[in-house]
Amino acid sequence: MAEQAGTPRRTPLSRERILRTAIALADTAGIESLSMRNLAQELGVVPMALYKHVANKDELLDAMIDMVVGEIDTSIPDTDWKQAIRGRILSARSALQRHPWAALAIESRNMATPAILGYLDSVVATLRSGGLSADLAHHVMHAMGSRVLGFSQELFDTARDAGRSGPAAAPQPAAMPPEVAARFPHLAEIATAASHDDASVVGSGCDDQFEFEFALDLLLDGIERLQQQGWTSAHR
Amino acid sequence: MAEQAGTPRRTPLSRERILRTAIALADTAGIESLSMRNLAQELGVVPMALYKHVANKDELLDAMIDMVVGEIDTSIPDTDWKQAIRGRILSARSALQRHPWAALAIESRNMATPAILGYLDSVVATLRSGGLSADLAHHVMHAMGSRVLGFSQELFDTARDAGRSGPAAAPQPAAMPPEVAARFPHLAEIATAASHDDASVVGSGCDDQFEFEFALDLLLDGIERLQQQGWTSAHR
DNA sequence: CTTGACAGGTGTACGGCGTACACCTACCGT
DNA sequence: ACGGTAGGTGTACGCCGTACACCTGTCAAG
Repeated sequence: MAEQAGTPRRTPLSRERILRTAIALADTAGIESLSMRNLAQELGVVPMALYKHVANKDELLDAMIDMVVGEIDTSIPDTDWKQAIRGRILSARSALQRHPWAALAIESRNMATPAILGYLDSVVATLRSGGLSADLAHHVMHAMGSRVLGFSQELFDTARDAGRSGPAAAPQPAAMPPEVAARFPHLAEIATAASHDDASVVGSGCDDQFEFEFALDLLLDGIERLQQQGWTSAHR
Repeated sequence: MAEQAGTPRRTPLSRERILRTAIALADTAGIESLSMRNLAQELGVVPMALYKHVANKDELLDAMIDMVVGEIDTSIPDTDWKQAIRGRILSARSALQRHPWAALAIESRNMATPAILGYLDSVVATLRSGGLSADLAHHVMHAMGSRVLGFSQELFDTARDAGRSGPAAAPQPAAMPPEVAARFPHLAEIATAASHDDASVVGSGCDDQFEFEFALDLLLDGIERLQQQGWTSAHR
């Protein structure tokens, strides 16, 4: 229908389309190659055209973040608070894994898009309705830190670089070159420790999902214990 | 001595001097205003001069990170592992607080300067000598994540923006504007919860140091419990 | 049917960035 | 005396974000 050959007239550009293209670009090519010029080209449009729909690059990034945060499943199961929180956080994690650039982007912002605030608020609500005091809930949010948004926060982050065009993006830097292992013997020791009896692990060795849940449960169990023994700020 | 007036000939530039100036600049003006051109000017030198001492900006950043990590006190007290780790991490935290740009810089790097590896290795060594299995030590390192480097990782990060020239850098955004509080009632509730009986807190209300130690102890206590009950990877 | 406002895409230009590359110059060991 | 070399300089390129003036198609009011 319509659309003669003369002027190809792409679908007419809109904030929505810009955001989706930007996210797709960041997902596949890495956040560092998301420039206004790049993005415009992807949309078949001149760079300045974007500014009719977003204020500037920072606002664009904020909007992208909000869209990712919006992917987090916050449907509330009526189990106990611990399971509810656990589920929410694991959902957050999977959203952030679909968009590896998002974690760093969120941290770089001084803070708090409305979507993030809304999500945090819902988490706090769950804690409170689970019987935690406002005080304890406060400390818990700090303790969870960005983990509540699903950040693996690993330091040795395997995902981060993301991108690559091909489907196989090099499985891993492969264990550890021996001269490095020699200089850091204890790291070398534990690097191989966890993969010993587990078949699901292929690369240099650790199951990110397991590690994430290990830490998460460590925190959740500790929190539950505090709650059960009626924690108050009797410290300091 | 020497140094006539004709050519002011600043102290002759060196990798050391570049690094120190770069760190000072990042500390006081913020990492985003550390450019090669800026830094060169600060040193009274033309930008390209820097490249005789550092390979490029990335290498410069890595070296800056290494210098900050080098500030972490790793002297080993012969108390138990838990106290040793605790002390190390709190020292890391104070180093990172002196250089607010460092946390983000470290996370942006795909990973691991030698100094960081060395530090991590020493932490693992302490865990192992405290009797933790290699396996458990591995998971513990993941669970601690970047907290082992003293990251507050707060999400609502009060420090980050850093810089400012004057001594008073605005104490805090002041609690929460009421229309925001209305939209996020649970956040509003806990935002004020923790400051109730504590005089040491002035701003909008939380004692970062306390929160950090709260989370740290939650993790350490949980780990100790696992160790005491002889944890093995009997999960999954 | 004319008109004029306005939303949305365009073109040009500016200042800043990292850094490649050719150069110059002062010093040093032979 | 001299050639090499370490270290500072100058110019230039291609990228970035974006200010600002401009054009063009659409549509409502006269």
